[in-house]
This record gives sequence, structure tokens and C-alpha cells, in this order.
Amino acid sequence: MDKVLEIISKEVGDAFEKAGYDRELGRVTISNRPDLCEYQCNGAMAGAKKYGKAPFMIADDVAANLANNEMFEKVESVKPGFLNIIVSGDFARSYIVKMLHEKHMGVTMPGHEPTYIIDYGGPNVAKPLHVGHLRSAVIGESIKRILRYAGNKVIGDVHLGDWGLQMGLVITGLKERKPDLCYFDPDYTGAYPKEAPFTVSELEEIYPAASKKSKEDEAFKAEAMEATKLLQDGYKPYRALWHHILNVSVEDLKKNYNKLGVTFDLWKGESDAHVAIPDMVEYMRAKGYAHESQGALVVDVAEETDTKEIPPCMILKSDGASLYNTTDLATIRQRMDEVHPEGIIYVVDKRQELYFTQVFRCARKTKLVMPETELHFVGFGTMNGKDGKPFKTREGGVMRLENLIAEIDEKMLGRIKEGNPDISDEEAKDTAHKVAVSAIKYGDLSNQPSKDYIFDIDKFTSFEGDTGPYILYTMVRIKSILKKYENEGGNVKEAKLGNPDSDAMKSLMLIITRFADAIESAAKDLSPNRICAYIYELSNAFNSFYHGTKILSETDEYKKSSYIALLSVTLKILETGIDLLGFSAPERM
RNA sequence: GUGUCCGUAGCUCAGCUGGAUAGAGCAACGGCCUUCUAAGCCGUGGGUCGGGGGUUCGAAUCCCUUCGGGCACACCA
Repeated sequence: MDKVLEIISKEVGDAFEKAGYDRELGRVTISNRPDLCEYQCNGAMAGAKKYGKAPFMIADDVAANLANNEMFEKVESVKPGFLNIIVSGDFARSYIVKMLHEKHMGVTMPGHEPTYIIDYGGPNVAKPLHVGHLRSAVIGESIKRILRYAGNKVIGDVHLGDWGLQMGLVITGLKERKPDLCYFDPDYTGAYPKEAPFTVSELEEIYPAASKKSKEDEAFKAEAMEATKLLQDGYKPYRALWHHILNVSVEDLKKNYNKLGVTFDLWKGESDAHVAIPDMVEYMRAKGYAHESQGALVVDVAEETDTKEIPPCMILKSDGASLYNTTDLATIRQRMDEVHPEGIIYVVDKRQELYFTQVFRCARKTKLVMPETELHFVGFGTMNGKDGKPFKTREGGVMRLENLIAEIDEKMLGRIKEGNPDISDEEAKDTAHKVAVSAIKYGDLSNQPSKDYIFDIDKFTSFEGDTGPYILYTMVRIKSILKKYENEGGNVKEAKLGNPDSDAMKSLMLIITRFADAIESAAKDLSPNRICAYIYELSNAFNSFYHGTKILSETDEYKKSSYIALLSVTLKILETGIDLLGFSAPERM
């Protein structure tokens, strides 16, 4: 479906052409002077030089050609050479009606369904989620949903940190605590228990303790490294233990991600790539892509156009061990073999940008991916506290995600109960959580991903202004009216949208027509913040309309039906919008 | 040092491919609830868009320069 701007631009372009000018000059944009007009075209000024004419003369010619066009209420040539455009109410109405019949409300779908893998989350097993994991999860989840809505097949992979020294540390730490477990008895030949010999909370204790000890105790560290090697070489008891660690940990991770409305299609991890490493390294050697440098195996990835020296991509360390790069490259290779995606998207801390530049170049150079395969790096900034430094608990420690959510849940719960005395405990808790999630996610997503942002709990829980709760509140208001309308015997689905009968109504309608632009823009740039900005603007326009218009008490049935239809569309868009951001609205709040 | 991102109202941030008086939210101040949820709406005050050059009919936006800050710079992930 053509966008409003395309339709108008075409019309204005025709008018330029008819007047003897280049039709390309007819490009129309949204007005930056809403007090003067709804849309504007600056083509007359751009063309002034080319045609050796004063801009306003060109604008006058064009305006004359549009004078009787019923698409417009008014087209005016102004001062230096602006064309100020006001569309007809009927144009707005018919566009919306048409839009509602389109798939995904007019979002342009690709001809086929491209596949993308999105790699986000990236938690380590054996470690609880903390606030540092929040952004990747929240942004990644939203991008996944947006791309799906825009017609792509998207596979989300959590990509666990489940390999390497940290695993050895946990095993060794466990051995120290519970040396009698059968996993540590070299003579044990029986089957290993199905039940894990530890709980999540134990696990979460073991890792930091072991990590700390390894820094002070050489022998302990050596043992952990040995355990790591045994594990990676397939030593059965440790593999069995490792599976326990994984299971216990993943179950807990799922629980926490679920609270945030974050889900993954794949729970793969670094360990999955492990088997593919030797073969890939051999391939890189055999093809001559990789060479030795200072004892390590590297692939040169510098390019002539570089403004700075890009270090080579390291494939193997000088001791022959693999590293992060190796795993990531092997993962790329596996993904290409198994899924053949059109692209892979990484949602990771922006500090890893240089690293990913190396990996991407290496993958291209070594033909792990096809030349046309898209590799996207979505780097996000740090979540800071009010003081502008990385977010910490009041005590200065790392804030666990679970605790953060619980804290905000609780603040919301108080507010919900206060405002709705008759609400059941169950509904109150559910609503409080929905509002909490909206606050957390919207607070994050409304910023540009790449920028650092201040996570101010007070600000996010105050629910005033540009926040998730504001959007939810708007939706709840609409739902409430629609419900009452139905209770009074009305049928929302049969309501028919009419032409706008007020400025507030018209501007709300014009914002509605921009829905698909917002979605496409967010999808193209992998920027959920575009959707936040859009639904915020829509909510503002709705609230303005709401305050100036009596809906249920409207006696003119035609108008009333029209208002109800408008509310229904607005709600549908808001619902879609917040779903793409990754949260949902309660019935009341 | 090299590269990179950023510097917009007291605070937190928008500002898409350069366009007419630079926008929101918070904070401040003033209005609006016997009527559809006041977590709302309406209004007022507040900005040399870090500084300086340049390109352009026109610059927060593009180029150069300078100051200030974040981040990254091969055997961590």
C-alpha cells in the first residue's frame, strides 16, 4: 500500500510536471509548522536555480494546478516558495479505511520471507541475570518482533555463555564443596543421577566464590583449567555435571526472561559451536586465509579504506586454544549451513564494535558467509544510574535483574491498589507487573539503542509523561469506553469511521495514517525507539481528542459511531505498537 | 597517541534524507474533575543547538578546525 506521503507526492509531482517542471521536485514531507499546514513541499525552492525563476513563481504555478484537486482541502503557495498542503478529511478517512483492510495495516511486505537470526541475551550459565543483561534482552526482543511484523522470518537465539573456564570453575568449586559426589569419583562406573546435585541458588553462590578463589589460589586455578579441558575433551562425569549446570541454569533463565516477556527460539550456546571449530580452523588454514603471527593464528582483515589500523582477527591463541572469535566464527558457519539466513543480527554492548568488525570481515573474507549476507551489529550503550555511572544497587553492587523487577513490581502494586480498591489481589499483581514491564521496557527502548541512558527508577515509576505507563493508561481509557459502549448495546466492529469533525480528530487520524511508516522505519534501522516516538505521539493526539470530545454521550449516532471506530483503530495501533516493543496492556489500572 | 561516538532548555532526551518561529518529558508557575479513568488535558516562563570558520537562497543537521566528555584499540568475553 502506498504511503500517504507517496500518494501526495505523486499528486504534487504531477502538478510540477504539468507546469513544466521536474516531477521529482514534488516530494512532500510532513509539515514542520503544524500551525500552518499538514504537509509541505519545498521543491519550488530547490528548483528555482534550475529554472531561473523565483521560487514563489514556481510554487504559484504548482498550487494553481492543484487548486481543484479533491484530495486537498487547501494548497497554498507561501512566501519564499513553500507549498503548504492541507488534505481533505475524506482523504484521511478513506486512507484509514483502506489501511484496515491491508495486511499488517499497510506495512509493505517483502516478496518472499527473508530469514534472519538474531543473537541477543547472551547470559552466562551459572550466573544470575543482572541489569547488564537487560538491554540486550529488551532491545533484541523488540527488534525480533518488529522484523517479524515487517514480514521476515526471525529466529531468536539466546547464545548462552556455557563454555570455557567459567564451567571449569564451577565444577572445581563444586568439587571442593561436595567432594563425595559420584562425579568426582574416578572409579565410579554407574549411571549418573538425573537430579542435579545443587540448586540454582547454590550454583549462583559457587561461581563467584570459585572465580574469586582462582584469582588468589594458583593451584585452584590450575585445577579449574584442568577441569575445563577435561570437560571440553568429553570427560563423561564432567559432561554429566555440565548438563546439570546447564539445565538448572536455563530453567532459571527462562523463568526470568519470561517475566520480561522475552522468549527465544533457540537456546544454543558457545558449546554448540565447539564441535565445529577444528574443521573450521583447518579450512581457514587450507584455503590460506589464516596465517601465523606472533605465535597465534590470525586472519588479516585490514582494508585500504580504513581510517585506522584494524588488527587481524585472531583464530587461535598462541597456545593453540580457541577464543571468543573462534566460537563466534564457528557459530556463523553453523548458522549458514543449517539455516541459510539472509542475515544475522547481534545485539550486544557497543564496546564490542571493533571486535565485531573484525569478525564480520573475517567471515566475509573466509567466505563463511555469502557476499550478500547481511551482518548487523546493533551495539547498545550502558545503562547508567542517576549519577551517570553504570547502574548499581544502593550498596554499590551489581543489581540482579530479578530484584530490579521485583522492586518496580512492588511500587506499581501499591499504586494499583490505591487507585482500584475493589480489585482482586490476583488482578492487581498481574496489572502491576504489566505496568512495571512497560515502564522498564519503554524507558529503555525510547532511547536510541546506541546511546548510554540513565535508568532512573523514580522517573520510570512516576508514570508521568513520556513513559510506558502513559501509553498503557491511554489504552486502558479507550478499552473502558469501548466496553461501556458495548454494554450499552453498541457494536464496536460495526462502527463506521466518518470524516473528521474537529482539528483534534483530524490530527489523530493523520497520525494513524503514518503507522506503516513508523514500523518500516523501525525495521529498516533496527530502531525500536521509532515506535516509541510514534505511539507516544499517537497517545498524545488521542488524549487531546478525548478531552475535547464527548463520546458516549454524543447524541448524533453517526458521529458517535465514527468516534467509536476511531477509538478502535487507535487502540489496535497502540496494541500492535506495544506488542512490538514487547509488553502488553491490562484491562484497567 | 590513533580511531570512534557524543556535546541541543536547570535535568533527561527527540529532531528521519539541510528548509519557515529548534521540539517533548521532568522540574517551576497558572488553569481544568457533580459528566467516558486527573497515571490525564490546556496554558506560561526557560535554549548564543559546546566555540570558531566554511558550503548553501537556507545549517542543530553537510565540510574543516578547536575545546570538553564517553568508549575501543590482537592472545578477556
